[in-house]
Amino acid sequence: MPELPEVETTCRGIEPHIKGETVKRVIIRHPKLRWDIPQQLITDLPGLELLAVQRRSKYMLLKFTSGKLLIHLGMSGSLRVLLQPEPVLKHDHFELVFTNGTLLRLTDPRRFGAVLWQDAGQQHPLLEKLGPEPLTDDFNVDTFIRAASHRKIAVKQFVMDNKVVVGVGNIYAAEALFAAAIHPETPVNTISKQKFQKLVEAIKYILGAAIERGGTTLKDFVGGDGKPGYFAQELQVYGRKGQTCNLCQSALHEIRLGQRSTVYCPKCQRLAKSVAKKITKN
DNA sequence: AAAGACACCTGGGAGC
DNA sequence: TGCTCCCAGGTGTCTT
Repeated sequence: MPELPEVETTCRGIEPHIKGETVKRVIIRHPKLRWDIPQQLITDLPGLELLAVQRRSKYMLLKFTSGKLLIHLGMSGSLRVLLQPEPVLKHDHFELVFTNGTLLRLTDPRRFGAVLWQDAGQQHPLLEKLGPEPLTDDFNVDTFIRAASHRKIAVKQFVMDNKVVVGVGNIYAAEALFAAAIHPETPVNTISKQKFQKLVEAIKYILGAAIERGGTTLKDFVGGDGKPGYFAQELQVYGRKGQTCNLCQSALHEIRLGQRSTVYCPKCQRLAKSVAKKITKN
């Protein structure tokens, strides 16, 4: 479900309601997420004040004096603030109860998400090898090109690699490549600096625009305030297989790259002929 | 070192 | 209506 804009939207949605509040109780209803939710949270968190809600990649970091609670939404997770109790549903697995009665509830049907703990002053192993944040200056054409040297994977898989840049998932990878007019199968070592520059700008622009619209709602995503996102209305290629390109009216194609569906416009996102030959040969 | 396959899990939709 | 199959927004880990 959530890519970076959805996670950022969630952070912004929940922080005003819970920042400065003190944890009263931790409820673990189903500890089996991608990793087990640490049981000691039940005894360790109560009494602590939530200092801030931060984000690194698609991890939400709830900051306390003694460390940070890491929350990842996986494919199907959502995190909501409840100002008053609501009935507990089947996939409500984890909950923070604050002394003012506010609840922070994690729902995750597929349970690919995670709730983990990172002690103050320590770096959780999952955060160690992450690449730059796409919306900062650390992510730019130079770092991008450096990461691409000695590699020949398809550019779509490249931009979805967390070591290259974090937070670009299947939706926004497809959208950014369309915006930059790059065919998703293009080997990264054949892309010019100018094209890379366009791609960097496209990633920054699209993620920023999606955050402004509150994320992309597919199926049932809601931000921390329970409101849907509106970026889905602006998707140019993702989920539009067979429909016409908004720029040239060609029918959009779908291929699979790294076991992920990939939609693109065969006319706006052309492969160089020499490159196309190489790819079809293999 | 890089690339590819697979794993985790549930629910929804398509097709029969 | 009901069954089976395939697909889905992520990403760590294992195998080539």
